[in-house]
Amino acid sequence: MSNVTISDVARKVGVSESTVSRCLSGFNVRNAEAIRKAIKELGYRPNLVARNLKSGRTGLVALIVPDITNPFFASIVRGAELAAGEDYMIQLINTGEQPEREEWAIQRMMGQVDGIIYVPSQEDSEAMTDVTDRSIPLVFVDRLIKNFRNIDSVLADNLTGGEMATQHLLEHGHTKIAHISGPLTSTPGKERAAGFARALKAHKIKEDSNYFVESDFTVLGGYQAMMSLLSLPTPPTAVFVANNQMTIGALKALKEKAIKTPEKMAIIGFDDHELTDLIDPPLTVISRDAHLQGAIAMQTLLERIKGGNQFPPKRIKVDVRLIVRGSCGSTCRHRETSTSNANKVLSASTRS
Amino acid sequence: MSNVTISDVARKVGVSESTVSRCLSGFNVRNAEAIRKAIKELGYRPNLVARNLKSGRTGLVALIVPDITNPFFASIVRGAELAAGEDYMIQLINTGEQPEREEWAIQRMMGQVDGIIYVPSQEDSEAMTDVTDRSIPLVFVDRLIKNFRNIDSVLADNLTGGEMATQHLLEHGHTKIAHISGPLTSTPGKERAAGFARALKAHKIKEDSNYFVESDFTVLGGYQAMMSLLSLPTPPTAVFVANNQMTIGALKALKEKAIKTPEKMAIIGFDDHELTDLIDPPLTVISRDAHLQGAIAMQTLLERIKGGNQFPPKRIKVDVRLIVRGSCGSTCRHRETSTSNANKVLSASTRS
DNA sequence: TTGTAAGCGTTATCAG
DNA sequence: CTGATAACGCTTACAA
Repeated sequence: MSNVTISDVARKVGVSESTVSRCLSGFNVRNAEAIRKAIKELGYRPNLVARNLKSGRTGLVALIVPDITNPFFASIVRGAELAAGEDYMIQLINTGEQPEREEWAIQRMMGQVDGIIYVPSQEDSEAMTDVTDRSIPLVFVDRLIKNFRNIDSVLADNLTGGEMATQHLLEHGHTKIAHISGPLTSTPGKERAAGFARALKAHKIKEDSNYFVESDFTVLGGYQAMMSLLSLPTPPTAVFVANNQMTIGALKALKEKAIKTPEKMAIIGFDDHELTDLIDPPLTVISRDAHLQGAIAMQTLLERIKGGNQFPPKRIKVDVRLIVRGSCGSTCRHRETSTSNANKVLSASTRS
Repeated sequence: MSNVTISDVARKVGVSESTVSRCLSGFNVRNAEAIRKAIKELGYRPNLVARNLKSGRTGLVALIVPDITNPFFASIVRGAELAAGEDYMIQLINTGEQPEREEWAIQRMMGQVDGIIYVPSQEDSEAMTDVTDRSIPLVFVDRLIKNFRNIDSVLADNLTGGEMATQHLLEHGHTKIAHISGPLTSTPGKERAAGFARALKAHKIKEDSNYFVESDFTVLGGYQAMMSLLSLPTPPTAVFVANNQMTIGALKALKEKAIKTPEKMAIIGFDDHELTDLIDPPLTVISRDAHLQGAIAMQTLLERIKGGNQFPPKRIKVDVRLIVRGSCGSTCRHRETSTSNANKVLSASTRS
């Protein structure tokens, strides 16, 4: 905490506080040189808190995510930070998917930050009533809350993703296909499951409720889900796992039971990782540009902070793509397909 | 930004601002009920910035790390956040290992936060002159800056870690052992390399400069380093890689060249990951409790914020341990060893 | 217990 | 261009 204030500088130079302030803001003042010298000598540093009180902005954006330890969210955060540039700093909060913690975070952030980027755990959360009341800028990333349909969101094309994943397994001749899904109360959990169902339907395969396990997006959850699938009288021959963490758990279960992939069990995950290339066999996944998703979210938030409600709510969906490796079996027609070619272009990913 | 202030509430109830303020602080006031009601109706939320200006504290702690995308740093951050509880929020900054960015971050944080937890990229950085000048609480994690020997730090026992890793390779009969090191200008880079050298020396093996590649802690760096080792006339038969990212790169190189592990090349990494279990073969690593390291750092910082300079600088080292999997060859005497048994106990990990 | 008033450090306004 | 003065929203002596 810097205890030397602007008035110390002013006194030392023999000018008024306003002059020093103006000098700092880049205006032409008479004793500019002397002032700069005094600032250095005294080690003066403007108190940003005071400045913020005056200006009404904090230069802070809250990023509320389930778990920064999940590389996917880490990438979101990184992307958002880069998009923020030097104007806004990131205030990070991990919620551990706990709604109470989310509510607490939202409450605490209001009035402390200029905007919030939020990954809610539940679509029906009530955590945010206050947020819209005070109309503090907010953007949902990756997931959203149902009752707030008029708020900006930057999701992935989960429906297509789930469909592509399942389709990929179907193309390898599987018919006994299971889905380890995330919580159906969450956006990606619900949408990816819907994609799964849609692909099955398109191939006239009727859903077997035994082959649908709703889990919780955690490693342990994925492990348990796979274990329960393996203990079925007739286990599936292929499984689509709805996120990266559960996929790790599922793979651990397969390894523990010494089930050969893809021979005895084909597996496709959602979200990529630097290491998925190196596991045995390399993991086939549906992926997307998390960095980009975070960047778009930040960009949208900043527009909202600047422009207020000048423009209607944005509902952006980032493209997903299939990355074929070894975990679903050998060669396939396509190596890598995407829902569109313009994945890297910010504007091109905007829909609806 | 909440535009309804404490005076709006006061006016509505017909009391003074101070009364409302006191009510908020938990004091007994006459119209407490009416005040609470008015607060709810108006949707009043205290402006924390104003509060901070008065109190001189921000409730913010800056966490300056190279890259949150590296799961190791993510764990550090998570551990720190948990240790902070509800009193302090985390302000996150990624530096990308760029000293200029670190300097900028430090400058910007001062006067905006109550303390800083910092992972500097270089031991000889000048980024922090101002920090000590103003005596804003600071704690180094994982790495430190040389010229600031009287500042708290929470490192890992890198020397022992490097030694254990190398020792482990030696015990498998290797003599042509290489080290892909981090930058020798960074604390862990230097110390792990020192551990490597010490273990070789203890076994009377003289260092071959061809077998020592200084890299940069990145995936690409690790890849290139391994490639260069493989192109040697007589490549090493084992390699100790100094961090997780470079290990991924090194493994990619091995895979690309179809070099069998551990038969043709044994490999041991530094820092564990949920997926290292699943790669082929499972990766043997030196590991430590990053969560704990972050937690200790935060705890130390908070003590410093509260207690000022009541106590001498702490230099804490967290224990490392060897996790034996398959990448260094078959069975070995020990499955898991640690530099001490009390790794989980905060106080027990404190040294010097 | 309550209200009044001063002040946290800065910047914006306004007259000079 | 400059300097006094008034805010920004809140807390806290101080006096009642």
